[in-house]
Amino acid sequence: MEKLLQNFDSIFSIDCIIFGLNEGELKILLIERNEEPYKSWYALPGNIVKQNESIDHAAQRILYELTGLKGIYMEQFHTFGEVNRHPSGRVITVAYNAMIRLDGQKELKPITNYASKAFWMPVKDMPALAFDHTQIFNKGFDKIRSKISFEPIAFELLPEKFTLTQLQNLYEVILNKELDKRNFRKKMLSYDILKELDEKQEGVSYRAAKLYKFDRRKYAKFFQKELSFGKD
Amino acid sequence: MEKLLQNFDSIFSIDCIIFGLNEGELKILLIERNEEPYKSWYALPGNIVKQNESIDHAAQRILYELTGLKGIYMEQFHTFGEVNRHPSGRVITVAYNAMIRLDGQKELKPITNYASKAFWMPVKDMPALAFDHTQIFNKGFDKIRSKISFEPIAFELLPEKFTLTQLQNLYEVILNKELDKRNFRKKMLSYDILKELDEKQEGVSYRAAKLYKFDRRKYAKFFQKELSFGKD
DNA sequence: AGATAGGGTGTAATTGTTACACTAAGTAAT
DNA sequence: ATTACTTAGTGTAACAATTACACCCTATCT
Repeated sequence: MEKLLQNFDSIFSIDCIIFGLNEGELKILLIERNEEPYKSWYALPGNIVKQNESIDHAAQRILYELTGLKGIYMEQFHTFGEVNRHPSGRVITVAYNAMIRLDGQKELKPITNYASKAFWMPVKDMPALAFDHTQIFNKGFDKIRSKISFEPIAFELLPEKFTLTQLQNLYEVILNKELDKRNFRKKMLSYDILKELDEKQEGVSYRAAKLYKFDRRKYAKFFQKELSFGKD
Repeated sequence: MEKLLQNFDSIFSIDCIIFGLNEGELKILLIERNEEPYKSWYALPGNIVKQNESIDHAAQRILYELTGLKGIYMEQFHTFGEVNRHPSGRVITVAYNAMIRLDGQKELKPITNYASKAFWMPVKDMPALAFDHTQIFNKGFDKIRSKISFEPIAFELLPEKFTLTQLQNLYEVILNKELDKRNFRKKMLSYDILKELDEKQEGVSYRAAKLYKFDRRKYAKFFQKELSFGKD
């Protein structure tokens, strides 16, 4: 290890972009920082990776400590390693993202006091963020947007039972464009990953829509999307 | 910075997966290590990121120092952060990949003596590699394979002027399946990113094929491939 | 009973994908 | 010069996917 020690002068961190959907509005999870630098600025939940934990594990721990959310499956999407991205020293950060369901009204409560609070911020109102977090967010949003175009991951954001209109609205919010109702339904249903339920919406003051569930068993085929030139 | 210092106990490295094509065979660039651990094992070109360089810059420098190759555009594809991936300590590595053209017979010559040599290894003969490099390679190969299915990046590997058959063979090697000649040509040409040249192959003992060039100006549209549901 | 608001449905035109087989052109050997 | 050899180069019909587009249905509220 001696040879390596001379380079012990940079730190690793994790930053998390967590998407949630609330009343049809796409939001992301932010914290308010309670420490310098950027004290009292808004930032992505993020912190330093410990020596004896994998980065995937660190992502889980850090998200939990800053927001109280546990067991969220996140995926690494990019590592940011510019020299001056952190004002106090060299910090390379691995960015993770995830989409989560906001059903049981998960409470947000920082466990450490590194954050003074954690809260959902509508994506369309994103304020300036600490460090280079705006840039990280933009890249993460791009990734989600292109991912949703190839894999139907949007279900992660919806409640367990949802209507096709809710699903379509979600696609429209993420892709930022209007979709044709009939074509959307035709295509979604053709994927054969939705289970139609014997239930309808309740509590709406108009004709209630059918509810659907995402069927995980039928999901596998979406991982073989490739250009092909005939003859599989 | 004081607060951060307590976590100064992990190192960053870069590992590079460089694909090249030689006589129709897909190869990757390996080094033979000249230092412990794993002395005299084969490994991906990789080393430690310095304090004052960005990771993108580090990737360039490290590739140059270990192989003599300069100015190769590489793209980060994944960061590996398991605790025990390196036997001498905590090393998190950012993996980059690239496809390069092996025309002018670029010479491979390590600049540092951290590597005793650098050489091209056919992908189909990959030996066991040092550290977790086999795993890194596999992930990198998967990425390239899926990327080539959406974006016509394969040109990077071919000489400037190439025939459609060479291009098809390359696709077949990477995707590991046979493609239909007529459909392949129809589709490739429909992308309208190839410029047909007034030249033919030379030195072949059969009918010479037309040569084509990749037209970078027409390449942009490949970056808007998304599912859509009608009405753009 | 009527107004309101969103739910739900089909089709025709167009485009893209697939499967499939022969002739053309150049080289090499005799 | 003829022949054999090797790869280049081409079209079409069946099928699947995508697109554009508009009206009636149903529940609730007044």
